[in-house]
Amino acid sequence: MESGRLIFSTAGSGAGQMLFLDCGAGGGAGGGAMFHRGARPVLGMDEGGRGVKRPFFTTPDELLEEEYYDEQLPEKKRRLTPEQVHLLERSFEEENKLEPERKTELARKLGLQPRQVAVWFQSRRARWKTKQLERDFARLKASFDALRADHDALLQDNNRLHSQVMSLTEKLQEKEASEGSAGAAVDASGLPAADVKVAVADAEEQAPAEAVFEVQQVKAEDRVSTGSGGSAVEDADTLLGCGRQLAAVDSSVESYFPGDEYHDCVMGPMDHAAAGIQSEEDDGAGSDEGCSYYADDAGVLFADHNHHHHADDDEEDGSQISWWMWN
DNA sequence: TTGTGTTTTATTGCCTCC
DNA sequence: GGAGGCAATAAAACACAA
Repeated sequence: MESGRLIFSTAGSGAGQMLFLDCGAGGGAGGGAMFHRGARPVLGMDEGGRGVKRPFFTTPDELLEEEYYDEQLPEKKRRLTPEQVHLLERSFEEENKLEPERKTELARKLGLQPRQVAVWFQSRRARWKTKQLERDFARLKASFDALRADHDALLQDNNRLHSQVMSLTEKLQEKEASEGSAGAAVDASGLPAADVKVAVADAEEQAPAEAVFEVQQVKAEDRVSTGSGGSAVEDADTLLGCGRQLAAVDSSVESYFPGDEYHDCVMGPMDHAAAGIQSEEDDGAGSDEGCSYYADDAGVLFADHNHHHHADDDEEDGSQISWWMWN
């Protein structure tokens, strides 16, 4: 299709700028009139399509040579040469934002329009962001998986302790039934029951729940295995203590994983193709069903949920990853 | 060769900052 | 209000399998 083509010369910043209005094919946002915000060039295209490389505009002067355009009428967008991309990449590594001076300088070096350099940086930032999001997702998923494994182990432990309590309770009841209420108020350790209670109370104050539970568990086991008599009151106290500790374990577990709520956050494999994710390397936002996350300017990732917050400094690339568990 | 998926370049509209 | 950034989108260029 023959395109009606208007060529404007503008007095834009930096290099002399040409503006093409390709009024022919295409439409919508991407195709058709290829100009934007003032000066916007459309570059010469290699007619042969892939493989045939033609040099870009090398100097601003060339841009203004009418012969140049007669020779290679710009119609479509064309890719940058590997050399141009290489230089742009190096520049991007130094700083991913583009100040006007640097843009002009790069454009001059590469024989591109400053706008092209800006566009390239923009899309490069987008790719970097996508890649970073992928990495953040992978780290979050790893953290989540590890935490879930911990949770499962805790639950197993919890179940095991429950079984022990049940078993001990049964044995205690049997014992009480056989001995009646004549048992002496002396613990298996040989200490008076009152002393044992004080010791357990002290331990509760000072020791972690699991340690306290172990003390109580050992005492209960001692009593059963040695067959020494303890009063029903003491045993009940001890079991009560066990129960409290179990409750504590329960509640701590629940505070991490209330029911199955964490399943709201679907952290399965991401369909990158469907999500339009490309393979590259930020600062971005993303969301999943029921679990959205986003990053602030410092690269800290947030989950949009009620959360426990943990922050990990990532020494590998310096980015900081934070993750949450849902309450 | 052709159909299809991916990547790259470019446009548009909106937003923020100065 | 202008400049610049970003998300969404279009379309060309490219890659690759059938």
